Amino acid sequence: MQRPKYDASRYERPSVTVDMVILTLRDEVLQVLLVKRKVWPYKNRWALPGGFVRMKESLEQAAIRELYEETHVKDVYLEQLYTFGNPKRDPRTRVITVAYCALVRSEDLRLSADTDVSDVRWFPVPSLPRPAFDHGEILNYAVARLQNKLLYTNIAFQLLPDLFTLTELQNTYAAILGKPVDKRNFRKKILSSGVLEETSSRKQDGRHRPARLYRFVKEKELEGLIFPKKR
Amino acid sequence: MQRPKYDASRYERPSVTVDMVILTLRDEVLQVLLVKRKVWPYKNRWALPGGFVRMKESLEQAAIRELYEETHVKDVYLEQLYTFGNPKRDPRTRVITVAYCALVRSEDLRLSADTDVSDVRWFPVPSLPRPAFDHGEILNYAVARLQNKLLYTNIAFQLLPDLFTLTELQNTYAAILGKPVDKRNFRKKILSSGVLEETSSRKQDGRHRPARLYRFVKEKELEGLIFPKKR
DNA sequence: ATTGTTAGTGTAAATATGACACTTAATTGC
DNA sequence: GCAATTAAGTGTCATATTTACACTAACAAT
Repeated sequence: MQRPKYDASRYERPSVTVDMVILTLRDEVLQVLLVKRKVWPYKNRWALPGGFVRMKESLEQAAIRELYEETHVKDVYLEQLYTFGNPKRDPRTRVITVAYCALVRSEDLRLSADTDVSDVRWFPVPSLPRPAFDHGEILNYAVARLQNKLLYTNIAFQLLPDLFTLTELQNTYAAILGKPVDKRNFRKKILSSGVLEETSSRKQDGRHRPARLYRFVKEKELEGLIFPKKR
Repeated sequence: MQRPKYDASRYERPSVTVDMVILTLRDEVLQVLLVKRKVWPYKNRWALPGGFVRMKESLEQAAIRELYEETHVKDVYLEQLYTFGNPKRDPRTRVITVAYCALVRSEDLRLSADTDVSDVRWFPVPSLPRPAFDHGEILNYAVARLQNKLLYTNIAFQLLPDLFTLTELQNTYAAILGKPVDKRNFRKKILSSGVLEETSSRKQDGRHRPARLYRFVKEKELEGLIFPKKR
């Protein structure tokens, strides 16, 4: 027991925020939502949206609230990523941030800027301005986790509409993994995994041969394991 | 922007603690360190060791400090697990806890109790008293993560001494996974993965045929991927 | 009817996994 | 020294998974 019994610094409390990595797929590219800061520090730099955790809300409620404030979406995929607590990560004061990742469908979004930001925008993940604070690190962490989860879960359906073609799904995988995906092997794997339900409709995109539309099987959305097939 | 501009509750701050899941292998059984609480709430119940994050230390530093206070070990494997923030998880006040997992070698331990606990003890993970707070949930999370990481990383060496036999290593896997491991398949896999270095010495445990001693290859300790072999 | 474009389909080789039983080398007790 | 005991150490085969790879089918536009 090395602790002094009355040490005022033991009762100083760091603040806690949640920061949101909000990802979506636009033009078949993975994009992240950033807000432009109006004030010091990192004035005019782009940052992850986020805010303080209030006294009576859970971390997840705080994340849902922040997400709704920025994008007006509810009921989306939300996952806690990691907690960043370097004492110097915010030059104002000690702020510990719990990072969350949200995956949203681009079709049901209405962006809105917070009071202390001057702009809100989607940025393609491969070409970003360098974000404020340690938000670049947080974003990298989120993308790495998403890439990883893509390989053994259903997570991709969070980014796609109810009905989609196999090519759209394949392109989603390729976009997130950042590398091409073999068409035949992809189809073999995903179809034999049983997470997809074939529909009778086809996508009439106009010019070419119409593609069959699929949807994710409802019961499989939550359990999530695709690839390692049980024997 | 739905936020009222001056809302005092926005400036109330939750406290932040780190809670430690300290795991070791004793008698070839996975064991966790718990402390017995002296005071309300959960007086006389067993809990994970932990404490407040101080103003000027990182989360990891706080975890290292707590770990040292309880066990006097340094330089062990430490990993952030998850952050638990349910507003009701502590009946006294709002406490957000960042859970860390530490893996220690049982041979270099000197346990010591904190001021606000009456006892410190190892408990075999399969047979525990029900812990205080949400610490049961935290512990389950830690064990699930460890089991998972065992399958694709080197993490087991954190629990073993420098030199060990293949049977000891196999028993470690079996103890953590909670199920038997096939001897020949295990040896085939672990030897072909290249993480082990054969030594010329053998373990003279007395009674029987002496077993060859191995150690983990130093450079491989950190990268960690064992099983999915790259092509 | 021809052209352009994307959808859709199968096979074979290499690799990884999982089940399974006997021999070897030491100690102990007689 | 010899037999009994105990844990160490070792290999094969069947099956499942992964990967590489190229052509035909269906529709729209002209």
